[in-house]
Amino acid sequence: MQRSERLAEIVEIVRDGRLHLARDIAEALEVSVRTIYRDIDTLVANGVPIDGERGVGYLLREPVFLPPMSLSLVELEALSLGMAIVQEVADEELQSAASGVIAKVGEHASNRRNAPKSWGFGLYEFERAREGLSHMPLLRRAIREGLKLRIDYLSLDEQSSKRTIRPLQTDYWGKVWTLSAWCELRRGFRAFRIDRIQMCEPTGSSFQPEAGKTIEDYLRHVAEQMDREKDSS
Amino acid sequence: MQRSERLAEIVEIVRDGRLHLARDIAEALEVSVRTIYRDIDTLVANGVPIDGERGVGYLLREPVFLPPMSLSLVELEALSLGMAIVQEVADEELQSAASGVIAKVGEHASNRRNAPKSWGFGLYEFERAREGLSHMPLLRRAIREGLKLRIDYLSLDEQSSKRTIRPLQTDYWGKVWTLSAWCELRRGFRAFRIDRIQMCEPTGSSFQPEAGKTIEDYLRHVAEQMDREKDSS
DNA sequence: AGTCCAACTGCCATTATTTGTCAGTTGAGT
DNA sequence: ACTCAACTGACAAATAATGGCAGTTGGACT
Repeated sequence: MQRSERLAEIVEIVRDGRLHLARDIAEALEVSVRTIYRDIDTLVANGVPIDGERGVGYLLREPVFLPPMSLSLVELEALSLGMAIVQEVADEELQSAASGVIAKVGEHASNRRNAPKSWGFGLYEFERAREGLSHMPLLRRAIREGLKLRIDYLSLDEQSSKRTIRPLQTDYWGKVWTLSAWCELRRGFRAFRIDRIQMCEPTGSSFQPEAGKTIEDYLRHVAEQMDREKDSS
Repeated sequence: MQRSERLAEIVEIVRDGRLHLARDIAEALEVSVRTIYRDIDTLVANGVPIDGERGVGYLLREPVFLPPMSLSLVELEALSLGMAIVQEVADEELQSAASGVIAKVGEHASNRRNAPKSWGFGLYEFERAREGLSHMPLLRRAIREGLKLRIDYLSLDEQSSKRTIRPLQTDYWGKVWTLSAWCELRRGFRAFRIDRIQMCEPTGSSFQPEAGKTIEDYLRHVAEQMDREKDSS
């Protein structure tokens, strides 16, 4: 195996976010431990965020993927259009993440002869979508980590309520963002407009995916409902 | 210089889309021609789309960028959200490009512990935006390459007209796509709704960026107009 | 058909890099 | 004080990369 291949392999191994010992990696790749130390050195020198702690092991600081990959010109356009839309449409966290992507990709894509971006877009349709998105980073974290949330919700007919929910998915509808969740108060799936969520905080307890209460169940439920509507019309 | 560095350098050099001779590359990187042949071999073996033609030189088949880069988890989400939106919102060419990006990125991002996508989105708001986008690939090509187009346009008040235009930029407005262009008929900037373009074909002649007729001029013009509106309100 | 060009190939001696071994040191936790 | 595992330096052995050379090949042009 080539050295460069091995470096990629090491990243693959470490990328699962668990702790790894140089000894184990060495064994897996059939090289000596010393070589692994050297390899990790060069990886770190090349910007891969691996943390080594003496007496502990190696850990990847943040989830990365770093495949050298090639995008076609159209794919590049799709990418930058998408990031531009996200910048307009989503909350600040995602927005700056999108900037990050553009920066990382653009840096390398820029020195082409002619790569004028072929699009732009109007802003006013999006302004509404940006309102009241301050909860989104927390919502995303809750979805990722399975945290139950307590929310104060003001429904469209101005009814206020407090609920404990299991956040499943945020949805973008062109004008507004909603949160699909399992509502423990109503014992059913509910979609909440994010701009109508008055307050939102972790309850401290978390949840596991549970049959009948997962996002897949919800999507199936919605699909069935749409079918019924079609039948009756 | 390390071999791996040199390989990256070669890609950088070849990426300008022009023709390159192994001799020149060798000189630039201060290695022998033989080495360059070997390097190109390994690049091709690694999937870099370099075409070598005997008696001619090397050419990069499609514009690529291939930096090994690392994205944070949020950046990954921004990326996939953006691509999902593009898939809903844009024409088939961009749509499949977006799929391509997702495939390339997702492949490497998948074996994380927990990376459920935290969002999805409703479709009905976007359906309108997808109508009548069959011209878009041609429009993008015209913008990139500076091709004049002849179009049949049906304005919103049902007035039909034929024009020769210099396409400058496509714009996404949340519900519809428009094309900003310099109209040679009206001698001014015009925005056309793409779903109202009945027919569209290259005239065969092309145009160079010309002072007063570029996209930057148009954007400045629009910005000034908006300022005036603010003043008068 | 012949000629030119530059990509390509195979071979081999030379040079550079990578590797393993070994004998340490360091820092954190127990 | 002890253990663990990351780290470091040195050196010889193994491996890979390189340059030079003498070809071959395919396309384009005359």
